[in-house]
Amino acid sequence: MRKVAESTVRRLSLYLRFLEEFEGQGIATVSSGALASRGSTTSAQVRKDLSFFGSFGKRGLGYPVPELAGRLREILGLKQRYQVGMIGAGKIGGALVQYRGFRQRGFDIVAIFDSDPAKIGRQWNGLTILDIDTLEAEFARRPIDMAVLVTPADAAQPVTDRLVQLGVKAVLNFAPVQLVVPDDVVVKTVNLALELETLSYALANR
Amino acid sequence: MRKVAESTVRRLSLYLRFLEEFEGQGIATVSSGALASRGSTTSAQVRKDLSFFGSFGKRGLGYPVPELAGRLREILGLKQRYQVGMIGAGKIGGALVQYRGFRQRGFDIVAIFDSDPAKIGRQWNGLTILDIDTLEAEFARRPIDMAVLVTPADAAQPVTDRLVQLGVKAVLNFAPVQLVVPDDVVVKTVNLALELETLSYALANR
DNA sequence: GTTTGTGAAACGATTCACAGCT
DNA sequence: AGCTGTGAATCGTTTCACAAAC
Repeated sequence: MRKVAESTVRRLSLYLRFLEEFEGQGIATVSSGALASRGSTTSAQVRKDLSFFGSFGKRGLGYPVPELAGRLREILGLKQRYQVGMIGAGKIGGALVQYRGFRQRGFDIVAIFDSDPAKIGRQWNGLTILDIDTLEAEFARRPIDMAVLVTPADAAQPVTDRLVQLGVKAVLNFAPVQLVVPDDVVVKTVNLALELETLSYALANR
Repeated sequence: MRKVAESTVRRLSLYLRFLEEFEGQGIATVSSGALASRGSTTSAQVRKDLSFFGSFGKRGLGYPVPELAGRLREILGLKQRYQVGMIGAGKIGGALVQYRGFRQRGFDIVAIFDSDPAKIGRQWNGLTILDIDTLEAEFARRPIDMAVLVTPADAAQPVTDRLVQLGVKAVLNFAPVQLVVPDDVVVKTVNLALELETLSYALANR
């Protein structure tokens, strides 16, 4: 089951969302073709993606909606909730703290850190912004599964090193830098300016 | 020059950032290997990426930093500034309006629209939030090159249809939906919950 | 001696097509 | 008859390796 492409994992997340919609409508089974058309892919792609993890369908019938949704949650590691620490209490951090999509999907932001004395001590969504200097002490009290990095570029790598030291194995990074981490730590970087540049490339090359 | 992979375009954006750093340090030439190590790729990848657009280097020497940066700006369509309209004045929109990275890279947010009467008329970063009902009238006065969509999921497709009607050719979408647009319109969707799910997949499968 | 530019080879992902189950 | 599961074929991307330029 090893070595599944990231593109496959992303599609599995999409399939899960569609399955949850079907579930809400009380639809009991769904074919690969139906899932495919909702996600602008092909039925063969859907079947191949699922086949990496087992065979969940019935030939001639399709896939049982609730069972497949459950299996996808298992595969994606969504049967548990995650404790998420946010590093940086700027604008983007503020938006993410209030973003319902995270909590809805099982990701609970349980701590916010910043280095700015003007921010430390303030309340955000019921959470007190903590001094980044107390990161190690906080971790001792309250383990954290994932970190969301929303610091300025130059603070990102040093704070990442501290997080790695503390045993964090997953980082969602919004700082526009390439973070260096050990092999057993997974980083996903979201670079918003870069997304806009792929759009301007597309506009310029038509 | 047609049909360059999106992965290639993303790397070109990264190379440009590194070149700008080198430029700031007054470095005159750079080798493919030096660019590669900054972006965690390989020198062959760098050379192949650039070769889609021409030959910019000197054998034995490397690439002239300012010239290559200029060519990349041209290729990426960054020699002009873009007028960006933001649709939705929620938390994420607020963060993006103040995000300096956009303006720095040539993307100017020039209008903000929302449907909530409590928000319409407020000032954000010097911009008045406009009634979404005046979208068409605003466009007549002030053309917009790109739209940033930060609406609730159910509003995303209808407003996209209106934007397409108005001639918008590029949309950066933060709503968790698959937008349907004509072939000549380019959409880039950023789905934050999905990014977290690729992390939880990685944690669950080790 | 160093580093580019690029065909060719290797690798990886998607699509095809069909046998096998329901 | 309908739809899955999956090898085989196809397509696309990355890496290799080396001749050509400096």
